[in-house]
Amino acid sequence: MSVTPIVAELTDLVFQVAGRLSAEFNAAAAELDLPPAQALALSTLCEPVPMREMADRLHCDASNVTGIVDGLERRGLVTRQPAPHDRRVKHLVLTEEGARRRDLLLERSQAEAAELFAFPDADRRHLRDLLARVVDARA
Amino acid sequence: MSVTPIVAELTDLVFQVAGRLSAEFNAAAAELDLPPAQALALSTLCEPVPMREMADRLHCDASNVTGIVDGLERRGLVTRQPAPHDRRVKHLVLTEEGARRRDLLLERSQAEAAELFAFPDADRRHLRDLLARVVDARA
DNA sequence: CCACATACTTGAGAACCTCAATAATCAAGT
DNA sequence: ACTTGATTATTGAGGTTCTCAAGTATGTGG
Repeated sequence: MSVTPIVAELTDLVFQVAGRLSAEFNAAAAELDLPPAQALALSTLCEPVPMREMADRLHCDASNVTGIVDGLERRGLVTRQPAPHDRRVKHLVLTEEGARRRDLLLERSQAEAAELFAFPDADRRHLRDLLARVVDARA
Repeated sequence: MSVTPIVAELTDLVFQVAGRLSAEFNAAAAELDLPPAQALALSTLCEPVPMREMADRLHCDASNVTGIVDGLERRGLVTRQPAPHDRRVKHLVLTEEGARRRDLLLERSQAEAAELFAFPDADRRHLRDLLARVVDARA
C-alpha cells in the first residue's frame, strides 16, 4: 500500500519550508502585537473587502471572521463600513495605523523569507515552476 | 526596500502547497474525529516518546502538549507511562486503537498527497533537492 | 547536602474554530 | 406587491489550541 517514499519526502520538505516561513511570519506578527490569524487577515488587506471575501481568503467560516475582525477593530487597525450597494455587507477598511502596521508586517516577514530563498536566481525560477505545477495540477 | 518579486512568489506557492496538504490532512483527521493538533501529534507517534520530545516535534510549549495529550488520552488513543530510568518523564504510548487510527490517518493523507505530486519522477527528485537546499540553507 | 536544571502539570486568559440558529437584506419569480 | 429562497453578518455554546507564569517532583553536579 505504501506511498512512494519520494512523496512522503516532498510532503515533509514542504511542511518544513512552510513551517519556517510561518514561524517567521508569526514572530514578526508577535513583535507587532498581532495574533497569527489577525496578522494573516491584516496582511491580505489593502483595498476595502467584504467580510465574506475575507472568510474566503482565510479559508474559514464566516462566523470566524467576526471574531478576528473584532480583534483588529479593538486594536484600532480596521473599521467596518457599510457597503453602499448592498446593506448586508460590511467592508473592512484599514485605518492609518492599520496600514502602517500592515506594511511593517509585510516588510519584516518578507525580509526573513528572502534569506530562506537566498540562492541563484535560475534555481529559484526552477523551484517556482515546479511548485506552480503542483499548485495547478488540480485547479 | 522591496523584496525581489520571485521571493514573494515562492513564499506564496509554498503556502499554497502546504495549505492544500494540510487541508487534506485535517480533512482526513476530521473524518477520524481528530482535531488538527491531536492528529498531528498522533501522526508523529510510533515508538514511545517523552512529552518533552513531543513538544519539540510540534514546536510548541510543553504545557501545550499536556492539553493535546489529554485529548488523545480521553479518546483512548494513547496512554502516559512512567519512564523507567527517569521518574520525571512520561512516555506517550499508542494504544491498539491509537495505532489503528494513526495508520488510517497516514494512509489517507498520504494518498491525497500522492495525487498532488503526481508528475514525472525526475521532476519530483529535482523539486526535492531544491526544497532540501532551502531547508538546510540555515540548519 | 545544596544549588540548579529539567519534565511535567496547573491555572488564567486570550485566541481560534465549528456548528446551529438568527436577523437583515437581496433577488426572483409569481 | 408578495412570497420564497439565497446570502451577509452576527451570536452563542462548546471545544481546541496557544502563551505565560507558577508550582511540584525529580535528576545532576558541585
